[in-house]
Amino acid sequence: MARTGHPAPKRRRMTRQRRIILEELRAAGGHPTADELHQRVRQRLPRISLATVYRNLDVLAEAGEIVTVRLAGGQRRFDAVLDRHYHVRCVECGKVRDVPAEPFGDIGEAARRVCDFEVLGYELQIDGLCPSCAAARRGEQKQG
Amino acid sequence: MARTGHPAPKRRRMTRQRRIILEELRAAGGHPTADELHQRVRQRLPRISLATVYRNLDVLAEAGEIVTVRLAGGQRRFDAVLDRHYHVRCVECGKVRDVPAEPFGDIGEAARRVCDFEVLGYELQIDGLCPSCAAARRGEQKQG
DNA sequence: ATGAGTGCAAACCATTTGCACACGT
DNA sequence: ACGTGTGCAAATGGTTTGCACTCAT
Repeated sequence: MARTGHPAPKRRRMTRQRRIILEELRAAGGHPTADELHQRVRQRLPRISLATVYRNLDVLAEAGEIVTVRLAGGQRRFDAVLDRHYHVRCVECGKVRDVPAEPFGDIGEAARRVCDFEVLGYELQIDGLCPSCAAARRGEQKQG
Repeated sequence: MARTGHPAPKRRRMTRQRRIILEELRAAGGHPTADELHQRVRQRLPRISLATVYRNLDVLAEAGEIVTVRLAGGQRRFDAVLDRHYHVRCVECGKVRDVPAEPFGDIGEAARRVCDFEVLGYELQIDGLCPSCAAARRGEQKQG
């Protein structure tokens, strides 16, 4: 008997739902939440359920086709861009934007150096105010 | 009339609950969840509710007395250590450990350089396997 | 044909909130 | 006294799951 630590990966089927979820995530471009993506996909598959969207996002992430981004502020977000990059999130409006990874140096390297964990990955989240919310806040202060 | 953008901060009272929550977080040392802390505090205040723990942790964080750590893997965690440092989390058992910040360079600096957001803060989370889970996994593979 | 995938509704679980009362200032 | 803080229970909201059915392979 084959007693492997990791059970054999299931053979995945490319259902219409799965394909369209992936297409729409790529088309959406940003970092939609499952719910936002659900709205979008519904325009093409009106009967698709939110649960199916979640299930497929998990499968796609496991397959390495997409990346799930767990930022503060509640919901998970999903990203079809696979290149290493980080995220800034506006604490006011929740807007998320990519930032390039290079200026931060080799974080994985540094991580491996400072701890005895077997480093598998890492996530850098930057919190701040987007230009428009920053401007709005300054306006408020002036008139206050 | 005083029309400030930010309403006057409330005068906070140092209730027994608030003081003991802070004491227990400091005594606990690690990165307990609200629930774990609730268990601890209950030994001294048997009737305290989880809601009160949450409320006070929010207040204490806002006052800068503690830091809330939002890592992947469900619950928020809380930290009484205020010095800048990052966190490694074992993806297997959920254990969280501190890592020093120096080897990573000035992430805030880099963040400000690469985006037009007004950077307020950032959080680096490293995912990996703690030594014992890594060992366990290797053992499994060998015998599998 | 067969088991992965689906829609639906209900379950889950961390966190939050409404309310009437209690207590720190 | 005043209004912040508390306990309790119920609500919330993102995510997951059980089930019977459907469909890709």
